[in-house]
Amino acid sequence: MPELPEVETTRRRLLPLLEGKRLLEVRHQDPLRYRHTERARERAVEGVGRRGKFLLLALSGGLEMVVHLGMTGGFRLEKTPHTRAEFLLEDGVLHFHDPRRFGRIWVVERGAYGEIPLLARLGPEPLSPEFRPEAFLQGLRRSRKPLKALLLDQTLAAGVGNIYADEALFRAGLSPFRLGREVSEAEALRLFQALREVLAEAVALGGSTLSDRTYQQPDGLPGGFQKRHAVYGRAGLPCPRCGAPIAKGVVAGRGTHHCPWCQR
DNA sequence: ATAGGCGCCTGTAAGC
DNA sequence: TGCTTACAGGCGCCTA
Repeated sequence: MPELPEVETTRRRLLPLLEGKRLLEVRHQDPLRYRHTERARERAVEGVGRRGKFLLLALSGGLEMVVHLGMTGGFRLEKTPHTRAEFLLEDGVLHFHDPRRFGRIWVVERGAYGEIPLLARLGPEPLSPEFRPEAFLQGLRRSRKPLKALLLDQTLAAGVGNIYADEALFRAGLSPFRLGREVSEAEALRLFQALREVLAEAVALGGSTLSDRTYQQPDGLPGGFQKRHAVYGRAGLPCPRCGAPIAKGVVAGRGTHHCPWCQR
């Protein structure tokens, strides 16, 4: 699903298509999901940024378009049966594709995120220098939630979703069921490092495209990180480290994959 | 404070 | 074969 690496890949692909271009209009028939898009009419796109899983398009006149891809959202160069909105640009059309309609778009005054509470309280970017091991350790220790739930929370680190939470916990050798307040300092640091490594590798490979091909880049290219998944989507298959079958359970309502031998 | 469960959505896969 | 049911999950919301 679109998590930090997929959204970052999307941002990089959109950059040459959008930056410096004039947005004539955003067409759709769903004003509840795609809010205040009329404000974007005849605005220039001044920048294409990202915070966590949110895409942030800086628009002229001090406005900002915020896009969350939800589970199945993405931009495409071609119209699809699930095109939900069309971005009419001075030199072409960009299609917002979203079969399950969990994606959202807002146009707001730049930085005014009152309508988007999750964006307003987002934690640090895990690939930036603002992501500090001390604060991460404190955050884990303060909570009785399981580690998997803490990674999904967006408060300790922005942009982590189900795939990368499972993969980071595997690399750190930590069970997704372990409670935050029970981890040692060394374990917390392992998780901190593992998270950064997994996310950086996934960004370098263009994110993960699962077999349902839900996530694609705008030109239809798949990502490459799915080939490196050690546990996600591999229930019953051998652990790449020890060969034991990967187990599947539920944490925080999400399918959770781990190696019962390597992750304690 | 936090955990669990539901609802939103729709395509796909599994079960009968 | 054709139908029904389960499942995938990011996030908001409600309840205990």
